[in-house]
Amino acid sequence: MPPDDLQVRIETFLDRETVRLEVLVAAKQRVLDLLDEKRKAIIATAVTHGLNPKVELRDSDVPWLGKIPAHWRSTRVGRLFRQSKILGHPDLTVLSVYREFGVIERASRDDNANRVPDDLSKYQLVEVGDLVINKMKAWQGSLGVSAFRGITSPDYVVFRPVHSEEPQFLHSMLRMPQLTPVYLSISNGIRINQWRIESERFANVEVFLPPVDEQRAIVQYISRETAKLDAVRAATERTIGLLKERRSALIAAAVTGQLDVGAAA
DNA sequence: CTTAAAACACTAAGGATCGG
DNA sequence: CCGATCCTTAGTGTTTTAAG
Repeated sequence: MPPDDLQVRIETFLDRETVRLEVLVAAKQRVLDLLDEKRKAIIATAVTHGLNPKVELRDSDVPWLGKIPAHWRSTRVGRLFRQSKILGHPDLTVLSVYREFGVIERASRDDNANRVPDDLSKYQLVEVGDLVINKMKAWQGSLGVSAFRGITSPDYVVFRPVHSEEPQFLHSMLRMPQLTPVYLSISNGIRINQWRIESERFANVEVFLPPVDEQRAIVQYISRETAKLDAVRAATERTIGLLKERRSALIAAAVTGQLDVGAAA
């Protein structure tokens, strides 16, 4: 076989294979996007309609929400939480609020470039179950019910529970993507990326709650279903890794003359 | 004298702190 | 209070430099 011909065959094979692998990777990326959507949809449906698809519905009179189960009761955030500002605990763990995770220990991430002040005496006490809001990012859904005791930025709002509801239910419900336009509408500022939410208007936001045992069942359901989705996500990410590895290996083999086109083609 | 690659510069996003 | 500013990273845009 003339060398030129071999060269052409190698290039053709390589082109076809790399394109094929890229298409597979793109398809798997799409699967990841769909998994995200599915996750959001499962949570949103569960916290607005519960687990029984045949439950009797009634109109919530809230435009973005539509119909809700007839036996869910209406309340306002301000009836579930009372704002709290307790300072003077500089030795506790510093907490942060992320859109993606809710309330987490600040030290658990290294992507927060803000420097922590030397003097933490102005940081606010957060107890387990407190609702913590990043005022400037609330319109993006940056809030959550804390699973930690610690302290957080003076520019946040800490709400202490005055309810006996299921904290995890409130957490998932208040972080619903459908609520972010509502939070946006009660925020003010000149530059949108630092619009601050008005905590009084936040307290006035209407929400709907099922009985506590139903809240618990919903929380368990969400936790079970998202665990399944996480497993699929992990497997999909592994597959993407392998496909990318295979693509690199093919190119490397072609460059070093190790590619056996005769057998492959 | 184009054209391609490299280098540098600027912007946006996310998460905040600082200071009048 | 709330606008100004900070820090980092990722992505995009623009200017230099090098190559054909």
